[in-house]
Amino acid sequence: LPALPFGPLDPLQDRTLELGLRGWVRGQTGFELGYVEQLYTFGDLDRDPYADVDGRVISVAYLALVREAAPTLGSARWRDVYAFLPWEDFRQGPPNFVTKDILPALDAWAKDTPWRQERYKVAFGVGESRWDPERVLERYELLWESDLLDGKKMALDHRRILATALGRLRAKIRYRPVVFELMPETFTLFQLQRVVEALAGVRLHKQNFRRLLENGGLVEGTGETFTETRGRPAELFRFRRHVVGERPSAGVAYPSRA
Amino acid sequence: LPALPFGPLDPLQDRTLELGLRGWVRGQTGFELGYVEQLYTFGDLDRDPYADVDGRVISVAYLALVREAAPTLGSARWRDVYAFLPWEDFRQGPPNFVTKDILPALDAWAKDTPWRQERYKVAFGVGESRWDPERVLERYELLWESDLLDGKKMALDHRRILATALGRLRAKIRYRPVVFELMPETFTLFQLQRVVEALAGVRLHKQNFRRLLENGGLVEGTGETFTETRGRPAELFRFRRHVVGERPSAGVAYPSRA
DNA sequence: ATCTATTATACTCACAGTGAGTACAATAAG
DNA sequence: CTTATTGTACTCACTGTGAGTATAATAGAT
Repeated sequence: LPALPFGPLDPLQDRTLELGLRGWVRGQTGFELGYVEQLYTFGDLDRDPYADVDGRVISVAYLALVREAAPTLGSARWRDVYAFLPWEDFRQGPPNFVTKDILPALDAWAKDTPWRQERYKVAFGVGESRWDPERVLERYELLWESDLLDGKKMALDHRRILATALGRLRAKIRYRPVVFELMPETFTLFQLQRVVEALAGVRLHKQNFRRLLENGGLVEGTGETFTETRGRPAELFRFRRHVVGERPSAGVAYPSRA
Repeated sequence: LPALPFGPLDPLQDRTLELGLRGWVRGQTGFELGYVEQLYTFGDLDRDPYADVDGRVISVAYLALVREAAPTLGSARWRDVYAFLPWEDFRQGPPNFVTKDILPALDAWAKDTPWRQERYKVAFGVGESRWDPERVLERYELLWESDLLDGKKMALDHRRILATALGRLRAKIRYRPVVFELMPETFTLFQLQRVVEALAGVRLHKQNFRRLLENGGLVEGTGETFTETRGRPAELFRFRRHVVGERPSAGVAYPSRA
């Protein structure tokens, strides 16, 4: 089963947890991590099937962002998040299997239990509520409890960790300029939009996305243009690094869904 | 030195970290915790002076909210957060010692180092930037590095943990209705405002605070009034519990500073 | 009884941001 | 040189927010 990069902390060698993490990732993928953020600490007794044998396992999970490049070591390779959490990808609208299979099944599951009704409707944006990209973990736990988990499995509880990470990341891009950790030095606004859409799992309104960024002062034009696409060439932009600490909330909010 | 309630995890007894935490708090204060949220995991090698003796200490910190009541056990007692982080209380405007002592000292500390300049100005809302209540940890680390930490000390690194907690809490009340964990069953809007102000560390505009809450649908009037104050009696309100999951962001935003 | 300070509540107004479009510009492929 | 495709500018209605003014209802002082 696929697993996230991980390994035990060396209590004598690793000065900080983060340094330990960087070491494991370096050793398993060849990547030198840049942006790293502590995610959550998982410690339930029953989360690890080997707990009885190895003693209690406490996992401190981290979220890291890396520009795409081929991993240089071992069996490490890139995977599509949405292979493991397929119901989270609303970029083409609600996926077919969500509307056809999951929602009816959830409705059956919630039959005769008002609070379950309320819960799944909020989580999946049915009825009153709108689909909220950030409620990843709520959806995961709902599907887990109702035994409706779809998509590829992962080792141990790594799929839950992945869900936690995606939720946090989706929330974070709104108020911190973390997307740029994934972008090359220069990029077109549409390329940036595609990345945000990939993370958020929804499509965005192009013109408003543009307006938001230009007014936000997060990027500046380079004057050069990008011509490797069809239609009209787009201007290349660059992230203004020094704004990082400036504004209270310097994020790339999702503007209106397109 | 004052310390937060804490204790070691029992790897065989405590099924989850959270249950372990609840046990320690129950045993040290007599409180049965309601709202609990994982905060951060601290694991730097040099954070604990006893590390060499006891082995590596990893602390998983939690934030809990409890309605005020006398602790029933041991030496536990309530403390004012702002005794430990006095520079965080802007309810009467910038405290005197901040403007007179800290800021000049920081300015001297940052002399000839442009990035330090930028950093402390952002953290403390000097110049371009506004004071941002949520940047608690940034301010703490800044003061720590510049050796300007004021206020009461705490055991181990508990003061840093406290700073982390305050920052998170200030951020959280904006988008989740956690304040109500601290309120009695019914309350006036002004009482609620006072609590939010105490957490946020700033004063708020009364009329706008009121408008925000009434439009937000978070509270509902009970029809009864509260007369134990001077002036005109205020209507008593109640938290509408069932909205908890409803809205994507059901928080009590800070409306304009008053 | 009346005044005054105090607290509560209602309402106004200007302004900024946002959702949702329309219109127009510049290119590649056919 | 036409068409499809992509990029960019601008409009308009609506909502939320900062910052007030105005009025209501009480307790305590005189």
